Amino acid sequence: MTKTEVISDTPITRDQYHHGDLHESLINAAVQLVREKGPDKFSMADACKLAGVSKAAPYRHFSNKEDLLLSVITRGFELMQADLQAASKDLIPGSNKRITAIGLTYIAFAIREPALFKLMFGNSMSIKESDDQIDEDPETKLAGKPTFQILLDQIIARTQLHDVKKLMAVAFPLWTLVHGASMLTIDDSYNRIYPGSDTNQMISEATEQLLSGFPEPSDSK
Amino acid sequence: MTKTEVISDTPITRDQYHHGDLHESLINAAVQLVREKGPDKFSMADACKLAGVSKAAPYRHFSNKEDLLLSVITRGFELMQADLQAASKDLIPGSNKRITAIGLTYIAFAIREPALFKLMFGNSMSIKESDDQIDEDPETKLAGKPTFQILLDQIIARTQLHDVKKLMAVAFPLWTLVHGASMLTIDDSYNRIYPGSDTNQMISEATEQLLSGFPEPSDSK
DNA sequence: TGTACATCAGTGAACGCGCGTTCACTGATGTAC
DNA sequence: TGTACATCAGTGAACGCGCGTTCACTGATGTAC
Repeated sequence: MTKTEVISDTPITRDQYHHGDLHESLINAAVQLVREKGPDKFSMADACKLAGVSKAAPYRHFSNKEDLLLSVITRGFELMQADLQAASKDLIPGSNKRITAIGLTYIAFAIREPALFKLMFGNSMSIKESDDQIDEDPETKLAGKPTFQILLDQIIARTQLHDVKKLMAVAFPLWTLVHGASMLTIDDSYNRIYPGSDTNQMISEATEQLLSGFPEPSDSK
Repeated sequence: MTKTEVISDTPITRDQYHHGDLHESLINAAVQLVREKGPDKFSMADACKLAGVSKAAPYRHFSNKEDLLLSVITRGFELMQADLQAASKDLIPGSNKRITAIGLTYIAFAIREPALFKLMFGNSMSIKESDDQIDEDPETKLAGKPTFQILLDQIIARTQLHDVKKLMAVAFPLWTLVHGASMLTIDDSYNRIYPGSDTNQMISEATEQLLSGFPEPSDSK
């Protein structure tokens, strides 16, 4: 973290042949470029410029462009996870308030980081990229799991369910709702149809409706 | 040889100098290519090959690549609209069944046409594409409205509401839910977290919960 | 009906560009002795 | 402590490629007379 900040704050004035931590710097550069230009417009060449190295240097650290972007995805989930944890940790476990806070923070993250968000969730190539495509990187495939676990823990606290299938039957619709709201917001779809709605309010109410089958935990200690 | 191959692969076997309806052919070619390769990998050159014309020909009909893709978006919404109408027209207006059918058909469309779906909803450039970007094409901006209207009509039938704001407060969460389900399905996100869930079932139930504040219309005639 | 001509759809070549990746190299670092 | 050497991170040039778009043109069409 400290290392990350130092290097990313250092605008590429390098006086040594060796970089220091090019691996980390390239990820930071890639994150920044994805933010600025979007996942599609991101290029290795730009990342090299931003990190202050030659165009061939990244290939000591990443096997190719996709490999670097996978690290960006992982970073994205780490950032989102930190947000969700921070926003909800002080609230009563399993309460409407806490679960709603997680959802609204999820949406807020998407709004603040639309490019990262789209990359994080758009990475599965249901439309084939290349013919010789093997299975996706298994590590990245699981990058979102700890993030989802934050919601899941609260659903467990709320419902006292332990059967995974039943848990998912509660968690998935809530996730679906906030994910949909994130997408429709960052794509400006809500505003095209009817501008000025209080979507946060809508999502909060819908969340409570979806949870209404399970009583809120009593505050008694 | 290469050229012969390309042309023989092409459904359009042209023996005349003029094409006939290149405008329409290019849209069809673009739709097909977006389907096959995804919106990002689509190229004008490919569309020309598929339509059997030179690389310069499209510029008689479309001002640039984006212009052609806007037509693809419009086409996409037309296809979706037809699906939604067909799937629900025989069901009781405002009923759970009819509103759910619209939602599930929306998701089914996304699964059948993931590339079109992503293009249709990913077109707003919240991440800027170019600096000199003017406002988005106003016609395309509204391409989704008639599609949304299909849902809205049913919400009106169900709730008897006529205040737009209140209507949207019902319609938006439903839309959000099925849009989220579409995205999470085509990005394979559900399966990464927990494979094998019956998401259609989940969405149906959630839809009914969100509608539970409004009684189903009586079947009496 | 026949002809001159304007119109304009489609051509072929070229443009400039940026891209991902490779390769033989060079310079710095750290370690064995 | 000093030195030879292995290691390997980063370089600079080059590769092949595909892309969107332009331009002066050419061929077909339709219309005015």
